[in-house]
Amino acid sequence: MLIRVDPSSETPIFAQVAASVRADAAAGRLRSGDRLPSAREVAASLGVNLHTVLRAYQLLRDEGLVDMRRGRGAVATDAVEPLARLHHDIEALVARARTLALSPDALAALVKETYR
Amino acid sequence: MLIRVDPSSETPIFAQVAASVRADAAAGRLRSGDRLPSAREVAASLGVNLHTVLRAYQLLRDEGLVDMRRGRGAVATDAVEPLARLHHDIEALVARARTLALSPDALAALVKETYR
DNA sequence: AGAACTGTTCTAGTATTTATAGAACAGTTG
DNA sequence: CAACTGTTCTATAAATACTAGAACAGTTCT
Repeated sequence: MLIRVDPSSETPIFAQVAASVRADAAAGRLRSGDRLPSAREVAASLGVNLHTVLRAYQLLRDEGLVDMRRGRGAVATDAVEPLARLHHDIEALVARARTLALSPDALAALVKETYR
Repeated sequence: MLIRVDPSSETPIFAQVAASVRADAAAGRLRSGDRLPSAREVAASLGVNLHTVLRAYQLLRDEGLVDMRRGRGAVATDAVEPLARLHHDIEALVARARTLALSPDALAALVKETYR
């Protein structure tokens, strides 16, 4: 599992880390039972603080996507499987948005607003 | 045009205001040429600062969704029409996400990450 | 048992972002 | 001219994001 982050983005680092994990789950690269890299590893490889990565992991735990225990690490739950079923729909939507030159932030905000 | 905001939300007010306008455009309630309520009106009715509303309007201007001129106000551009064409796709995606008990923030972040 | 790993919790400080407030300015409309 | 519009400016307070270091408490493997 590779976690990517864009330092120049306005999106908070912790949110980007969580988003990266979710995207891996949706793409099928992270399956139920898979273990995420340790927070200390991720922090070191990204050059960010341990607490920043842990905040992302705790967010994912709050969403039910991972189980966390000390000593054991963070492990993907069954809840990641449904994400994969959304993958095609999301890619289709993104493809259409791209042809309209709509910004990622605007599309994301639109989806979020529609979800309320 | 009615602009709604949820004070208990973690999303910044200016972002919610912009999202509300985009949602109206996507739903066809705001069409090209329509004038948005003045920033001072919106600020007064929401009980927030004028600058907060203006920041939202300027964000929409940066996205090309509205034209702004002093004295004249903010007017929706042709760019709002394509949003309406995404409406069905977004609603379908949101409907599926709802059955999966996925949080709005998580879905929005997933869409944004997929868009990169 | 012991060593090496894991997340958890705590205090602390700095930088950035958000939101507020008020005033003055400069176009547009009636 | 009067009343409206967004624009620009300075200022301040509050919340959030990020970093830093240390200690703690489970798990895994040798």
